[in-house]
Formats: sequence, structure tokens, C-alpha cells
Amino acid sequence: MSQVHYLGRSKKTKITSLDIAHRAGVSQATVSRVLRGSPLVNAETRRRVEDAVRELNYKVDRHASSLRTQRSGTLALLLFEDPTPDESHINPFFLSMVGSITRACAREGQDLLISFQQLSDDWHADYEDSMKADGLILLGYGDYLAYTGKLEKLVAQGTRFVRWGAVLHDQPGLSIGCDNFNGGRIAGEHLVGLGRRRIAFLGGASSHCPEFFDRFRGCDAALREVGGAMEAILQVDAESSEEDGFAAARELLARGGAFDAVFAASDLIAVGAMRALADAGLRVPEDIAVVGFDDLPMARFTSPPLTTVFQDTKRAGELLVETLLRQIGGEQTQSITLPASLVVRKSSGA
Amino acid sequence: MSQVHYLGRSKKTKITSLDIAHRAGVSQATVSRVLRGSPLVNAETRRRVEDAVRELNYKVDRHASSLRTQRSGTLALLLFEDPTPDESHINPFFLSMVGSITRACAREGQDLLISFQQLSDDWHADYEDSMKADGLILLGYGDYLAYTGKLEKLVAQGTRFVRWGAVLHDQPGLSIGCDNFNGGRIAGEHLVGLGRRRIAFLGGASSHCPEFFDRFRGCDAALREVGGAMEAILQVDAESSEEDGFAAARELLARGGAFDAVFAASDLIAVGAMRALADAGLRVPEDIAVVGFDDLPMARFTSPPLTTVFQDTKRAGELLVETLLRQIGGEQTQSITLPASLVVRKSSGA
DNA sequence: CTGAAAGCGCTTACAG
DNA sequence: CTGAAAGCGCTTACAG
Repeated sequence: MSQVHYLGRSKKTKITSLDIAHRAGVSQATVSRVLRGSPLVNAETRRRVEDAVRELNYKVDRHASSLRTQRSGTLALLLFEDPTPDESHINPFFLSMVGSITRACAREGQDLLISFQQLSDDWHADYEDSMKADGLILLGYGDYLAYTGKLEKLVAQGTRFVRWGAVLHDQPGLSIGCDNFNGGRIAGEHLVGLGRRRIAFLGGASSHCPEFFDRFRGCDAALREVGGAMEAILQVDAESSEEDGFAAARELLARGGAFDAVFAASDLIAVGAMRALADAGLRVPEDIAVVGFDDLPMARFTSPPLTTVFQDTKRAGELLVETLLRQIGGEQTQSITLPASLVVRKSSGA
Repeated sequence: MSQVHYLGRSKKTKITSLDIAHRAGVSQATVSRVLRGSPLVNAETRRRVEDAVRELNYKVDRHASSLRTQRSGTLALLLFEDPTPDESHINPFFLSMVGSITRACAREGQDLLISFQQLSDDWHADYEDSMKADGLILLGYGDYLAYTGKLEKLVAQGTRFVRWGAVLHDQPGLSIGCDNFNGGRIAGEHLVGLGRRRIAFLGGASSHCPEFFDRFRGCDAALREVGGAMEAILQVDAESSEEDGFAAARELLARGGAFDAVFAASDLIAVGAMRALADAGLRVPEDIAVVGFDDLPMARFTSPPLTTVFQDTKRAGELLVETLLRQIGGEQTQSITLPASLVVRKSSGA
């Protein structure tokens, strides 16, 4: 029987279920039954075992347990990023998702492994094959077309995964995403209702970034309802960062096309754009109405506060985890589109 | 010998090192040697094994390996938070640390478990005793006094851990933190150099939050060099959020004490405070100079851009991981204080 | 309700 | 340089 030593920094002797068994006067198998919550244990026996567990501060060895059950009780969160690996700054929207996913995992009793991935990494197999995780959560903006092939491979291999992103009918595997088209539409309708007709769009507007593209098309649809349309000269590519938003707004101004509103594909872009607009002497919202997307915490504290489209990251994180767990459990699951809603603040001049 | 099946979503048969051994015509032990990089393997044999590994897309079972070696190859990142568990919003400063820690782990070939913890949780033992992780990284503002006892328990148990935070001489275990006192001092000296003497401080200033307190005391030291001092009426408690910063600035205004500068204990507080100052018709920096702390990405895009004290989160993440790994490896390690530096932007009126 | 025993898939002395 | 074998700490049929 091993003993506990408190010898300063030296590691204590490892306590196993056998130690508990000896102490409680039962077999090791019974200890395991108690710890797994088996109903086939006498109440008095159970109590003795639980006492011993507490006294020795015993914890089940995760690896032995997982090796035996072939279940790790762990999910892996893979964050894709553009190839700027030296930057520590992750898109706050995703970080917010990381937060809600972490919490959802805790609630479900799952551990969460987290890792950044480059598109070039061999991530498609590693986590599940090595038993590190029972399933994967995929998160990240970026070029879909570039990694659709990898998703297909995951499906072919039978890997369990869910991804956050646009729900496209031909997308391999399950997706949970925001209703970007409708989000764009309500942003557009809001601006249209305020009399704006020349709406610039800052963000990628192509099938390489389907989420932004849907937001763009939604806004376009709103404009078309009143006989207008998004104009090519007023669309400038940008990824989701303040820097890109700043640069895109500068580019927009340099092009010289007239515009009375900016719909930014994300709040970060909007924040950068507002800075550029201010630098150019334009007033928000008097001269230019600005609407963002995401409703990051900072949106309430920009100057002026930012009107934006809210994405429910809390719900999204929960759904991602729940759906993945159901899939792992062999249940039927399906893609989900979450509704978007408008949050009106001062930047749109409403 | 197991075989790979691609039957739609069904799980493939698990491939083990025995399958590789058969295919390569060697013993299972040799497969293991190759995979562990043992030098005791013939080059030709090694090649055959590696080919088989590639062809069958084999990955070592992590749990079997860890069970045998008693090493998990995993670190756990525990984030402490105040008891508002329903909020998905984590302090962006910590999220930035999460980013750099995640990257540092990847570089070191370590997996990273992440978890939010409440002070009430029984986190002090779980991760290491269950072999889930070889060591812990502790992250989180919050009340030190409240969890010093837990740190002592960790040390007594021989758990390997490092924490981010103030390096206090009587703190149990290792800490890596920013030079908060000097950070506060350079912020104060900057403001003093601009002729400001009545500096308000927004943030906790007591031993319950030693980091903020050090920043406060550093600023006070700068003021004392010119015969001034921080005034009690100009100090308002705030935790690190825009909401708290906003509320604290309102409180400050309501108190009616004269001030010509605000030193916010964090950028988030500064952002909230600038909003409150603007609402009150005060101009930054003309009427009130504002300095923050952290240098979050958003600091460049506030209006006006925020003068702040830079903390090197990238380096911090690396040091946290490296130090922990050394500790796990049995090497001698020590606490580290990272330098702070001033980033001058418009909000201070320099 | 409980125990003895097999086995999950590795790693690593040990023997050759 | 390589193989046979023990064993890491659990879980779970199987037998009672």
C-alpha cells in the first residue's frame, strides 16, 4: 500500500484504486464500481469507499480509464488562423466563442483541449486517432475552399466534428452558424430606413469568405427592396481586424466614390473604419452611418457607440458542444442556423 | 490484424502498434522504439516501420502511452474568474495570454487543457492527481488573499504550477508577472511631465488586488518625486471591464474632486472611463489626460487613441510554459518579473 | 452485491 | 540491433 508523503516539492507516491480498496476493505473492482456510479453496490460499502477516496484524496487515473473504455472524455477545439503565427492576437469574436465553449464543456463534464492550427497542419487525423479527444470543434474564419478537402477527409475517416460557420448545403460534415444573410439584411434595412442609399461594405465579398459574403448579399437585398444596390466601387476587402478595417476605409476614401453609410463585416473592421473616417474629418453618424457585425463587448464603448448585428456566442458555444456530444453518442444531429438581431446604438444615427 | 474501413460515418477499426509491426515485419517493441525516436534501431528497419505508420495513418494511443510513462504531455491552463459564470466575456488581456500560451505549448509539443475555475472549485488537486496534466498554469485577476491557501495546498501536494501575477516574496509557488510598480511609475512620470498633478486612479488599490495596487503605488511614487501624491478622493475601485471603468468614472465625477488626469488600472477601464468623460462633456486629452494599462489591440483604435503601459503577453506566455516545463523536468526555476514600457498615443496629450 | 481475472495499447528493462 | 514479457491503472464481463 502506497503512502502519502509531504516532502516539500517532491512528488507524492501515486495513490491507486488498490490503495482505496485496501483502506475500505473491499476489492479494487468494487472501488471502480463506486467511482463509476454503478448501482450494484451496497450503500454501506459505497460509503466506506467514498470515505477512503476522500481521506486519501484519490482521483481516478484518466489515462487508465480512457485506455480501458476507449473514451477520453475530452473534446478538442481547433482554431484556424491565417498564417501570421507570431501574432498573439486572436479575433475577439472567436475568443468569445472559446469562452462559451469552455463553459459548455465544463457543464457537460468534458475536458477541453485547445490548439491553433494552420491550414497546412496535419490536423485532420491527429486528435481522434491518438485518442486525445472524442471529437473536434472547428473554429475560424478563413478561406473555406482551401479546407473543404480536409473536411471531406475527416468525414471519410469517421471523425466526429462540428464546425462554426456558414451552413452551406454542400459542406462536408455539420455546421452551426449565424444567419448571416438575414443579419446583413436587417443591417441594410436599418440603414435604408434612415434614408441611406449608398452603403459601402468593408469585408471580403466572395465565396472564399461565405460568411462575409452572405452579410453583403443580405445588405444588397435590403437595398434592392427600395430600388438600390450595393456598388462595386464601395466594396473593399478586409479581414476581421481593426488594422484591416482602417486600411479598407482609407482605400474606400481614396477611391472617391460617394457613400453615406458603412456596413462593416465585423465590429473590429467597424472600429478601424471609424478611426479612418474620423481622421478624414468625417462625422459618424452625421456624415457617415456605421453598422458593424458581432456585437463585441467593445461595441458599447466605441465613440460613438456602435450599432451592430448581434451574434449569440453563448448559445453558439453551447450548441457546438451539445451537438458534438450527441454525435459522439451516436445520435442523429443536424446543422443549425442561429438568428441574428440588430442592436441599435448611436453610430447609425437612429 | 485490424483493417481500415471507410464506411461512411462509422468508426474505423482501431489501428495499433501491433498492426504496424505485422505490416513492417518487426516486433511491436521495435515499432514503439521507432516512434519514440530510440537510436537503437537499424536505419532500414526504421524506414519500414515509418512507411507502415504512414500507410495506415497510425497514431500512438495517447492514453496507453501516458499510462505507461506516467507523463501526459499535457499542461492545464486554469482561468480564474469572478463569480459571474454566465458571462461569456473574459478579460481580453487574459485571452491574449491564452493565445500566447497556446502557441508556446504547440511549439513545445505539449497539449493544452483549458478550464475556467471558480474560487470555490476543487481545482487544487484534480488535474495532476488524475494525470490529466503534468502541470498547471494559473491565470486570473481576483483576490489573492482568497486563494493563497489553495496555492499553499498545491505546493504541499507537490503539484507543479506557475501563476501569472504579481511576484510577491511570500507567495507560495512560482509567479511570472509584470513590473507593475514601475509600469505605474512611468505612467505617472509621463503625466507629471505633461504638467498633470491631480491624477485620479480607477482600479482597486489594496492588497486584495496587488497588481492594481502596485500600479497605483508606482504612480504615487512618480507624483511624490514632484511633491505631490495620489489623493484618496480620486481613487475609485474598479475591476477590469468597460462597465466598471464607466461606472468608476461616473463615481469619480460625482465625488466632485478636481482632477486633470485619469490613470486607469487597465485599458478596459480606460475605455469605459473615456466614454463616461465624453458623456460628461469633458475632452480627452485637453481637459483630462488618460493613460491605461495593458496595451490591448483596441488601444490603438479608441478615440482618441490610448496612451498605455505595454505588457508583453507573448513573452509572458512563453515564459509561463517554459518555466513550467523546466519545473516538471526537475530543473531549478524561479519567479520572473517582466519589464513594462510606455506607449504614447493621443489620450495623454503628449 | 462482490471478487478474480482479462485486457485496453503502449514502453522499457532484460536477455540475446 | 531486436524480441518476449512485464506492467502502467483502470473497467467490465463472468462467476458466484
